[in-house]
Amino acid sequence: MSSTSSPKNNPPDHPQNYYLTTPIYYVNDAPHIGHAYTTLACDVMARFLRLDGVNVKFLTGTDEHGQKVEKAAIEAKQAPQDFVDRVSGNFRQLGQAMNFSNDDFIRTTEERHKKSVQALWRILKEKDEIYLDSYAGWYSVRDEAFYGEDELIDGHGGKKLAPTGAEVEWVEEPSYFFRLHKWQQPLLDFYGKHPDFVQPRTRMNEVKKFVEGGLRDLSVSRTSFKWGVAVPDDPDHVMYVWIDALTNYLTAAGYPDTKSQEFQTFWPANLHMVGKDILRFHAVYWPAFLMAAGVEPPQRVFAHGWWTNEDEKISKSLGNIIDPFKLIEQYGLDPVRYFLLREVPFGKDGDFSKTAMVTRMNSELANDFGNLAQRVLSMIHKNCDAQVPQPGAMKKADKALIEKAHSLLDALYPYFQEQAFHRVLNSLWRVIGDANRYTDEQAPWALKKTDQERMNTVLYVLAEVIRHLSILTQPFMPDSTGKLLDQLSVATSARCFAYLGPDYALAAGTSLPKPEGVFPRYAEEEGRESG
RNA sequence: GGCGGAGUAGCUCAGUUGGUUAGAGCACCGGAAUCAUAAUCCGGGUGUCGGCGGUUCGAGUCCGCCCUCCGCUACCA
Repeated sequence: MSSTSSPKNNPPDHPQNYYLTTPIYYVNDAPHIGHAYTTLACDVMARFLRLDGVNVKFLTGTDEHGQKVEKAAIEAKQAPQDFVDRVSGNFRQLGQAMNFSNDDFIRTTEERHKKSVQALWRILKEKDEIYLDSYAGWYSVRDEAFYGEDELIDGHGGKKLAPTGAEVEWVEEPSYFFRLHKWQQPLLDFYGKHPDFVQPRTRMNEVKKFVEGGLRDLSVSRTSFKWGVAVPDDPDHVMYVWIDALTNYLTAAGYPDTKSQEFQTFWPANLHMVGKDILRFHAVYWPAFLMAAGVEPPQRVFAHGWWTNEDEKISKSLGNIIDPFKLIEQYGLDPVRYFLLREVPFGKDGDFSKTAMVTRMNSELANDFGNLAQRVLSMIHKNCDAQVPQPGAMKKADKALIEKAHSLLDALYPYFQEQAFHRVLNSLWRVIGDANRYTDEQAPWALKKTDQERMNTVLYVLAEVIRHLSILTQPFMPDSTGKLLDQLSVATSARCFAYLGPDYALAAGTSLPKPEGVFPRYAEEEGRESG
């Protein structure tokens, strides 16, 4: 972005460029809280880095191939392409509703992607990393899945059944395979050199153990359906999910043009954010594909946890899927964004409950932060002629509070570096608590009658602290903090981290608009229960 | 079964390399204040730190055994 960041705001371990991705979401699903959560985490990360002056590329998108999509399109009586054009829009809408700031939205049905995957395939084929064989196994038509011999259970009359109870049949089809097994040791070496490759740490252990247990070659093509990227020089095959889907990260960086500015700037990706269910694909298959193709693997894969709904596992059959659009409608966007990253240590599973949502929203947003801003800005509006007051000499308590605001950014860096969003918010709210305490101790409403200059100083200190808190909270709640900064008459161009600290402090005499609450309390509506 | 993680106040959890009377938030009770979105601030906990044993001057923090819960153990994204 700009070169105005001071060295202090750009420590040496901060990269100049940062490429982060969400998984591409399978269009067959309706957007749910899990999608919103993954992308939100990336959005907050991306916004933080941009405010810090980093050149960010933030990618999300949709996965649009596969047998299920093909079937769903037939059921919807649409051509597959028309079908995916329609449903992929649901995920763009989610992005709008959640105020996501992704720089690109990739779809696997786009030309650029087909070109990219086919280029990767050709390289793997030339290097003999892919070979043609046949895939055989026990297949359940009902489950649309293969099962291992040891998973099967005995049914009536010697019939074999899937663990789900469905009948299985022995199926053989030709398939290309990726020589995954030969990458076992290179992967282990890679993990050894990059112990933080997978986060949280316990997930790294799982991945390592999995690889240590030995790897089987991976089936990477299918002949049983057509809706996919064609395998080069073999029209009977389309690519199976792994190579197709994972390669989206390369495509968006400009692959196969590895000499391009885009690719040189952004590859290898700094962070792939994923749900824990697809960790293995990202932490094992993906780096193996890349190493085999001679492309550098990404720097980090973060596997976050799952949400439950009122302590119940979320599932379609239970009908308790959490609709992010409804959440936003009910509680407002920023409270939802705040809740999702505050309620649960990032990386762990968490529970969504109405009482927890309302408690966080009312006590931490409305009472702690919202009310702090409102009480301070109201006093300034009424007692300081609606202008930033002129501070007098600073006392010890004033300096102590201001200093806490000034040192916040440095305290937040390490938390952002490890995606510990809950700790970031915790640190910010500690200063909010300090500011509320300071307000009570200094009692500017009493100073109004006894010492106006001192009152001005106290209110100035508080306004300056609120400026810092607002700037730093922007990644989480861009709308609300934007309104707060409007109320402090901070120019939109002066809201990045380079403007933190005393050099760009509020100027006395700046006129301020009439303050309005930005974090409403949630009041239960009588006689209305929403599901 | 194998490997890994976790069991700390009513609830959710912090507790660095072992060291003064084990902490935070929420909830609950009492008080102060009245600038503010009836918001804020202060005070209040006798918790077998899962159980047993061990190492140590000293263990929630190290070692051993046991109990309980959770995750991973390959082709549904």
